[in-house]
Amino acid sequence: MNTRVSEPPRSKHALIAEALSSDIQGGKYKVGDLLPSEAELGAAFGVSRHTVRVALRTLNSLGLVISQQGVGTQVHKDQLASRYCHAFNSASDLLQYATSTKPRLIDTLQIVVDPEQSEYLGCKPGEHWWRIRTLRFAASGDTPVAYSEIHIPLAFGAVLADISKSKQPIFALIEERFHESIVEIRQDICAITMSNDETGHLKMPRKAPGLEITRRYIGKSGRVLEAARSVHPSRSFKYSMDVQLNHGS
Amino acid sequence: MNTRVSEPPRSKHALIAEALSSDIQGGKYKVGDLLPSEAELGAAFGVSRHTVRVALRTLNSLGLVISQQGVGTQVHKDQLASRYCHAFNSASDLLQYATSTKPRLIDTLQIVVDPEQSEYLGCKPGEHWWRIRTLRFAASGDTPVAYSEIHIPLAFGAVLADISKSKQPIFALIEERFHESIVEIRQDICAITMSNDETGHLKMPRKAPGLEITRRYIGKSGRVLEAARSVHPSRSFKYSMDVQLNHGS
DNA sequence: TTATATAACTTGTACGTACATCAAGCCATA
DNA sequence: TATGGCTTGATGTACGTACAAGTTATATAA
Repeated sequence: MNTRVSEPPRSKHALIAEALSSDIQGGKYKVGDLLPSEAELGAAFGVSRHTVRVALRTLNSLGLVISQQGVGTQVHKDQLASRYCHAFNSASDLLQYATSTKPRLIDTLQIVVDPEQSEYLGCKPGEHWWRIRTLRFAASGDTPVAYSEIHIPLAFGAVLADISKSKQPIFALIEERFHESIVEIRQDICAITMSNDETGHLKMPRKAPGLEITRRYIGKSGRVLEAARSVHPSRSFKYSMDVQLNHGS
Repeated sequence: MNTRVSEPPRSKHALIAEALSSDIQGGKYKVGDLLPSEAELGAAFGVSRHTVRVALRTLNSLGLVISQQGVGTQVHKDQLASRYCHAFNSASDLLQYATSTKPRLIDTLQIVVDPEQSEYLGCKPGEHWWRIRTLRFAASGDTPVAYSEIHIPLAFGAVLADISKSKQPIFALIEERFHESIVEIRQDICAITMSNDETGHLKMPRKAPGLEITRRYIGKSGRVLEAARSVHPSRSFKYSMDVQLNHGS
């Protein structure tokens, strides 16, 4: 029950977009369903296909539906887009320190994924992956600011040679060399007591607190293309973000 | 110098959009300038007005231009919008635990802002603010999951009575009662060694590691409307976020 | 059974036309 | 001078047509 008093939009495509939006949010079309074809919708609403396309474009920009040539228009979400948005110019902004610090390789190792890791890496146990360990140093100073364990599928091993040379983060190397595109990044942050191994690498006293950041880079197919776990000593690292109100509302 | 080797987009509107985008980023059309009319662009590129409109729609969704009926199409920015976006349905998603945990008030106190705090609170030293301390408990369990220190300007003291009753976060109460709107949230996350006061409240051993999250809620005028500092014991708290590629690109 | 070709259907692109709507400038009249 | 109405030119809406390109299911042939 929308109690808007102001004059409703009077253009046909706006009315159609509103009707379809209500149907989607009301559950008539569920997430994953295919909407009727543009021709059918045109006939149903008594308008031309062009007008239907303008209406569908509105829903598309709202993120409610996705159109694909040869297939149709699929319901993608059933609720309106979000109000607050944290935007990045590139995923590097997520990593922040990546641009201002220099990496140093510790070692690389082929591993066989065990059942515990398989959930973290989003693959089946028994698959072969690379494990890469690095330290990161601030531009000035010889005390490391991060210890990282990075996992990538065996197939992406070709990027290993570039890690030390390139200034780009590993996921960017994968995107470039293998024409994979990162669609989503899942990030978890928590405080931990560092292991003896980690305190040793980071030159910190035993049982010092650390900030653990794990990131998983998800490709178009839903597969994990890279998983990285970084540990930062508490004194040297702060994770900052700005969240702004969406101007579109 | 973009070294892309892959095939360029072959549709006319994509070519036109790319050409105009280059012109805008190259400075041929400056921010605030009016682009040639759709008819003129159509003549210049040798296409119909419809095709020009499709191209301009692309630039519009990229945020480079804004079209206005009766006026024309104006250059809005001269560089591309951001690529990755972390979206929230409400600012409550930032707080995460707020919905699933219950607060318990420790104490409230009027303070006079000292020079050190003034930077944090974005105000002048000597101003009077409230300091509110709370503990948060999970739905089941009597061990607290967060210790919080919240600062609000003295003028918003009326919300103090509602804190225990309402399930809403404090900034939402301020937005509601005082018709202030939050425009931006600045958040910092780092790992700390908890103080004895904090470990005592959280029933943790001394010098235990903790996750410190500070949030400042910025109003329309740029003023800090609320500042909150939360400390979470490491075992009970993880901060998760999903960052998705903008679908509009 | 398997692989290939075809057909049907979908959205994407591109052209055309016509009129509506809005903003701004011009000009004549009060 | 000031105000109203007119003209002009811009984008917005809406209809039409035609073909291109991608996907899927079916039919056919090996």
